[in-house]
Amino acid sequence: MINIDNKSSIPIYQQIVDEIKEQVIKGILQGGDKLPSVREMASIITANPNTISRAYSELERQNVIETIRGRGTYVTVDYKPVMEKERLENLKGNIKKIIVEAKYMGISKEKILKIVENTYEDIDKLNKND
Amino acid sequence: MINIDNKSSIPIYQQIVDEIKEQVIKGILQGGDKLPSVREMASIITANPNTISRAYSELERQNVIETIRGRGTYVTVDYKPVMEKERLENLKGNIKKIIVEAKYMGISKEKILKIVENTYEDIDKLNKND
Amino acid sequence: MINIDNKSSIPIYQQIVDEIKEQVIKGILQGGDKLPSVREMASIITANPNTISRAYSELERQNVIETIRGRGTYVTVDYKPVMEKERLENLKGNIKKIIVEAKYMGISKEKILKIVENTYEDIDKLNKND
Amino acid sequence: MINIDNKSSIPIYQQIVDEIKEQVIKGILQGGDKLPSVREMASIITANPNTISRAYSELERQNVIETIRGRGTYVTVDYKPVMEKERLENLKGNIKKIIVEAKYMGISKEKILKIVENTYEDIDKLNKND
DNA sequence: GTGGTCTAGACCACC
DNA sequence: GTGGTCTAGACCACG
Repeated sequence: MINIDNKSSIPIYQQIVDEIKEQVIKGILQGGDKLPSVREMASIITANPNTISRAYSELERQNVIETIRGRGTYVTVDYKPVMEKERLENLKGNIKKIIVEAKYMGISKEKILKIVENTYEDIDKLNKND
Repeated sequence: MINIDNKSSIPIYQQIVDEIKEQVIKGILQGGDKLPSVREMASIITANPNTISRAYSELERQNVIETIRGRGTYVTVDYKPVMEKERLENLKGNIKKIIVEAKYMGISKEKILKIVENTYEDIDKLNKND
Repeated sequence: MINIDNKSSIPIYQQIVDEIKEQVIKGILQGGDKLPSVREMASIITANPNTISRAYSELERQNVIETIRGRGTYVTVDYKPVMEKERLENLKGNIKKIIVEAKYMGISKEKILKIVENTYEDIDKLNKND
Repeated sequence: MINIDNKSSIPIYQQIVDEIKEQVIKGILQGGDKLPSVREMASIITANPNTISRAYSELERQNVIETIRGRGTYVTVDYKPVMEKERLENLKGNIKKIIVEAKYMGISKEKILKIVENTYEDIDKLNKND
């Protein structure tokens, strides 16, 4: 379920964070779902338990998952979006970078908007099919 | 002209690359324009010359600038967009991540499309005003 | 009556200890009152009996409750404050940490004293209303 | 300068975080001051570099210190207190626990207020003597 | 069984 | 030189 690219320059723990957040957003993982234990996950993606632990810690800090001592790790049920100003600025910065990159590749505004729209809808579609 | 955030987790050389690409796209830097020498640039932004050197190398690799030995470094004149498949995939991956993040912040599809469109146009506007 | 937060990083047994001590101090639980048996309490707060057991042991160690074999567990009647040096040092250490945290949040001395005073009086008020 | 109690149940990384925050609040460490490198600090307090690293990461997350790649770690200059609601609730909860504990030790309201006030002023005094 | 912490030692990117 | 990441293996508290 979780794809890790060991060659990527993106840290493994970060890839795990991204993947799980994506699955939660897509509805593949739902509030209350149990995640594999640190050790299980470590063996699934053949990484070190510490690495998984770090990913889970980060997800917990972001309020995406919750840890219950001795029980395991679960997707947060009552997730409420927090839109801090700083986070929004950060997002806009990332968007700018992407558009600069897109322009360098000769992609038109229409094309990029189309890609964004499609991506957004792909995620939504998954949610409706639950 | 070039803004560097020493505290950012993004490498300085990468920040330089991004800034220069952005300025070229915006038309602030134009084909044939001369860039400061490695040492000049280093003193301008108070960074290590090695760091500038690495940024210039990267920009050269991406065909954004070219170095003429004994003369200096110039913005490439005959830039032609290269849309390699790999690069496009990479871009789409980045877009997906941004949208996941946006959804986590509770931003609607319309809002995100608006932001993308505005960003795109902001860059275009600069170009027309040259 | 007893609120447990399974998600908290504070051990459940510790939360039970804290809650019961608080209720005794507030006068909600009084000397001689019978506490639920380990199993009852376990089912009340849906926790593992071992966890309750551990909490009760800790409370007994602190002389807050006492267990009479075959009868049950009772709030200690003749509670006399013990102010060991070590315990006082520990308390002062905790106060220091709180004040450091408060200063980091920009809370003034007056404000923090006010909070402390209010908290102290809230607990007292409950006692007088018995 | 930094006192670590290896026997304490408080994690070493947490002790480091607490100590450094305290020193910053007291003015012993000031904005812009350089902290020992991860390896230096590790050898100073004879702990593992990873442990220091974790402490520094946490401090950075709390905006107490800043890391500049390849340079080192510095105390944040422009610290601005952030008083989120959640953090304030957390603080109040801790205060309640301390007061419950104090009452159990037979400490009067006046005594506890005195201790709080003294602690607060001790910290301030250090600041003025810089 | 669960996750949390720590050590030891390694490699890497960055400056 | 700096910090960041990862692995391997260990111990512990908690439930």
